[in-house]
This record gives sequence, C-alpha cells and structure tokens, in this order.
Amino acid sequence: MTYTFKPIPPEALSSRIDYEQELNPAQYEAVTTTEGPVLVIAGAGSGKTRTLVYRLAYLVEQGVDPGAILLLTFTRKASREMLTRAVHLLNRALGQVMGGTFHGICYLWLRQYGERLGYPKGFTVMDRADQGDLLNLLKERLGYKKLSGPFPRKETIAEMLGAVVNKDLSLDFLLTRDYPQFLEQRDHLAKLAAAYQDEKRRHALLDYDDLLLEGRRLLTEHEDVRRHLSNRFGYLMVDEYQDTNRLQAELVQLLAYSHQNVMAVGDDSQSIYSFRGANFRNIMDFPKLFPGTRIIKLEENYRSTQPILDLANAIIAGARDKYTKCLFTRRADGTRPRLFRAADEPEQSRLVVSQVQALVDAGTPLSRIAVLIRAGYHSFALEIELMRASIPFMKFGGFKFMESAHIKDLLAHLKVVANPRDTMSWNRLLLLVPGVGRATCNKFNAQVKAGFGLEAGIAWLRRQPPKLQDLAGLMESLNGPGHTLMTRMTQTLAYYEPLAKARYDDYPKRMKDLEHLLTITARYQELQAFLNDLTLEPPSSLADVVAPTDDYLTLSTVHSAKGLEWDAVFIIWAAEGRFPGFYSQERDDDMEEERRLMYVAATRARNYLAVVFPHTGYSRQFGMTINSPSRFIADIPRDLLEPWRAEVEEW
DNA sequence: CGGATCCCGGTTTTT
DNA sequence: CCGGGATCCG
Repeated sequence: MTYTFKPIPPEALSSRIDYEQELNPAQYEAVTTTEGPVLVIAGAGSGKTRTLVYRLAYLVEQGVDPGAILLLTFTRKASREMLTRAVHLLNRALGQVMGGTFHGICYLWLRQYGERLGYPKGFTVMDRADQGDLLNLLKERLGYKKLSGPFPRKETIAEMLGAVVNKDLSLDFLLTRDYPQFLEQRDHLAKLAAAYQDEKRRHALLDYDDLLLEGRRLLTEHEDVRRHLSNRFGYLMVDEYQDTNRLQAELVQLLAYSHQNVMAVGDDSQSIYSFRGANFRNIMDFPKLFPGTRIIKLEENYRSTQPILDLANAIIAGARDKYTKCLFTRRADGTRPRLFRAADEPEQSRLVVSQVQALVDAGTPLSRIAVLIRAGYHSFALEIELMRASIPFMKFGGFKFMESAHIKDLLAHLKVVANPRDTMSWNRLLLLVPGVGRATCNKFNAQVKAGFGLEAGIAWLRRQPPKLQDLAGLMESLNGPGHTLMTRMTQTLAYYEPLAKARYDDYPKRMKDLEHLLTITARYQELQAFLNDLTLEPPSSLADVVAPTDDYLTLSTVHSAKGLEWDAVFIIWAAEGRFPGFYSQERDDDMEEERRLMYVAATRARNYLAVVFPHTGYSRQFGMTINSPSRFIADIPRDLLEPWRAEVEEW
C-alpha cells in the first residue's frame, strides 16, 4: 500500500467544522455573533471553553485576521490551551492570535510604549515579596518601625495598597471599614504610600497593580496609542469575566472604544477572587458599560452526573444572592456524592488514599482524580500519606516556588543586570556575602543615583575589600559580551552554590529547585523576558514539563482548580473553620464567597464526588478541637449527600 | 556583622 | 505552641 500526501485545499478546511451540529443552540449563537458586545453567562461545565475555542475558529474562518484577535484569560496557561485547541480544530496555525492575562498584556505594551510614560526599557516587575521588602525598607527609613501603638505589618500594608487600587476605594474609607484598628496611623500610612510610589518610580519598579494602572494611563493619556491598539485588536474575548475588577473592565472598554466588539464570558456564581477586587456584580454591569449587549446563557451542563449537579445546586441555593441561571444535565445516571466523616486528620488521609486506590482499581486513571483544598497547608498530612503509599501526585496552588529564598537569591544577580537601579536586588545579593551586613548596604545605597548603571556598580564593588571581589568578578562576567541567558545562569549558580551550602541546612533540596529553574531557563533567550515571565506566570504552570510521570494524582487549591474537571474529586477538610475558614465569619460577603468556592469545588467532578472532614483536629493554638462539618454541606439531606463512615483497617 | 534571644501573632486564595 | 521577625549584645 502506498500513501501520497497533498496539501489540504482551503475549501476543504473551511467546510470541516459543522458548527450547528457540534454546538448547542446557545453555544452556536455565542460563536456566530461576531459583531458588537456579547455577554455569555456560562454555568459550570456548560462548554464555556469549547465556545471560546469554536469562536476563535469561526472568526478565522470568516476571514478575520488572527492578529486582530485578543484573548484575555485568567492565566496564560488557559489562553495557551485554548489556542492549541483552536489550532487542532482548524487544522491550521493561529500563531498571530494574541493571548494572555491582563497583567501580561499590559506588561507587553508598557515595554513597547513605556518611554511615553517615562519608564526605561529595563523596568522590573515586582512580586508580592518584593513589595514587602520595599515597604519594609521605607518603613524603616521613615522611622515607623519603633512607633508606639499598632502599626500594620508589611503584608497588611501591601494588601491595603492593593485594595485601594483594585477595589477603587480611598485609603480613609478602606481603613474605616476594614482596618479600624489602624485608623490612627492614617497619616503615616498615607505618607508611606506616597514614599512607596516615589521609590518605585525612581528605581524603575512596577508592582502587579502598576501594570494595570499604567496600562490604563497609557491608553487614556495617549490617544494615538489607544486608537492604534483598538484598531489593531478588532475582536476582544475576555474569559472568567466574573473575576475581573473595575480597573480591568475599564481596560476592556478603552481597548474596545473604536469597535465595541467584545465578548465577555463568565459565571457570577463562580466569582471567587473578591480579595483581588473582583466583584460578582461586575459581570452584571457589563451591559451598562456596553450598551446594546446581547446576553446569552449557557445552562446545559455536560460535565457532571445529575446527583453531583443536585448537590452543587443545593450548595448554591443556600446563597444570599440569587444567581442568574439554573443548570441541568442529561447525565441522569451516577452515584450519590458521599460525605465521609473521619475520626481525625490521619484517618482522613488514609481514607483518601484507600478511596483513590479503589477508584484506580476500578479503572479510573490517577490523572483523572483530584483532591481539592481550601488552603495550601490543608494537604500536608495527606502528602505524607501519599508518599508512603507511593502514589505520585502534583500539587497546584499554595506554595510559591518563586518566593522561596534561594530562588530569589539567585535571581537577584540577574535582576540587577536587567535593571541596575533595582536597589532591593542589589541589597539582597550583597547580604549573601559573608561579612556583609547593613552597613555595607547603606554605603552602597548612598551611591545609587538616577541613571546608575551596572558598570558603576561593578566599579564600586572593585573598590571594596577582598570579600566582595568574587562578586565583582561575577558581575563583570555577567555584564560582559558573548553570554547567553543560560551561561549567565550557570555562572551565577556556580557562584551562589557555596553560599547556599553554607546558609541552608536543607541545601540539597534547594539545589534541586535551582536545577529545575535551569530547565525553565532553557526555554528563554532574553534575560528580561525570562525574569518578568517568572514574575507574571510563576512556574506552577510553567513547570508542567517536569512532571515525573503523566499519571499523577492532582492536589489543588480550589482557586487553582477553577475551570478544570476530573472524573473523581475529593474535597477534604470540609469543616467549619477551614472551609469556610474562620477568618470569613466576620463579613457576610466573605462567607458568601466561601459558599461559591464550595460550589466551584463541587462542580469540578464528573462522576464521583466525595466530601471529607475529620471530626477532631489538632492545632497548636487550641490543642485538640472538635470539628463540625462545613455549614455548606451540614444541612444537605442525605438523599443528596450520602453519609459514609470511614472504615480503614489499621496497620 | 552575626548569632542569640525575646516577643508577638496566628496562616487563606493569585496576578 | 511554634515560627518569623525584630532587637540586642558580644
């Protein structure tokens, strides 16, 4: 038998997809409405991603230049996945479609047009930890460290500043409502905030919020840029719209100003990012922002069985706010969700392990099972039990690889190459040298003026005592010609390794992380892109390539599980004080969000859902505690949620 | 400058 | 009750 290969003619391609056949009527309407503002209210599992993917394909088939499409998603991974699926669907490349997060897109435009706003090309994007470091520095400089009376910690200050921007509040209002205990520090906090702004500007630093704020400023103050970008991106699609905030909505509006072609997709009952300024009501305001909006609801659920959907509906039915749609499914079969009560946390862990093993024995691949948690630390005990049982797993959310000290140490050396004015990174790398402390840093900081360059830094190091000459040599080499990102990285690692060895007793584990970082480095050519990608898209999603095996159990925070699905899902620590967390008991809005979070968790499951809680717990603070089941499932009738008793054989 | 000691506070969730 | 951070002292 012989095969011959020929290019597929364009006519064959364009007729490949039978949209009407492959989509339900509501999805079809959403896909084929290409002009004007559209709001798609897409319930959990209703084929939201499918709709976006088909719409991408449809637009391209209609002759829209892929380069005119901008896809805004919550994570870059999500946009990558959608683009990949669209490519498969169309069977042709879509290289020109632009996709990413609001932060990522703003970053790109600020790099392109930043000079218009007074930023140098090599600005640095700060992560949360960088923000804390800078605030600490300023707190000390302003003499607020030894103020009498309560003064917020740096994390709290960062949170407050973020709330002012993302929730569009005044500092006074925020303090009065959320932090009355710090109201008396009002003037100090205002001064600190001003100093923070000033310092960032002088050292070419932008935090996450600045990316959005300066992105908006770019579009409002520079009419030509706005016109250019709006004309270039004639078709906007925004995913997870329920998790955008006012500022992001304004960005969409600015971008759409010349054509109003925006499709926003979201689900108000899955809004779980209010701590970042998102408000589930924002999505209902979309039609006000864009008059003439066509509203399309996707209410058929293709994911879950009826018993699982019944439980999910019961969870959300208890909400204070009534949401806009009602889900139904045709998957009437299936077993009832189970409520497992375990005696304590070890038993909860063993129970999950044995249930997972039972599912695997019954034919469910490990990769289609997930354990969902409210907070990262809720799975610590389970992780140990999984290791003991030799069940491979990957954990998503919670722990921040990028914020661990050794990663930041190493990257500090590269960051000052990209932005020599980044004093905080200078200080960090100086403090690593034995015998260098605050005094040396202060001397160094006194030298840093506007326009400070790497050469000046190296020259300064050369004038210092011998202990700093190794560092000087490294920096000279990093600055020298003929180095790729990879060689710079390995040089830095060679320099840093002995320092880390002396510094950390868990040094071998940390070196493993650094090697992991090297594999990520290999994908980049350019230093600055590498550094900022790492800040904007931390390796939990970049790291998927290093999975030891592709058959692993998923452990994930509910937040990180958003938009995903598994055949079988366990929700653990479904106990009062954990899920919902006790910190959400004070405000109704927070408690409502916990409920939506539980709803999101439950709707991740296709066939099997188990809710687990340990009846007793142990905390350092209170010793032994008695846990009640989470209020979201406590009152669910047993025909919707079947109580099970743990039966785990001791061994 | 760096180790030791004391004291406060207490865990979300992510770009 | 434990850990991180600030402060103190050698």
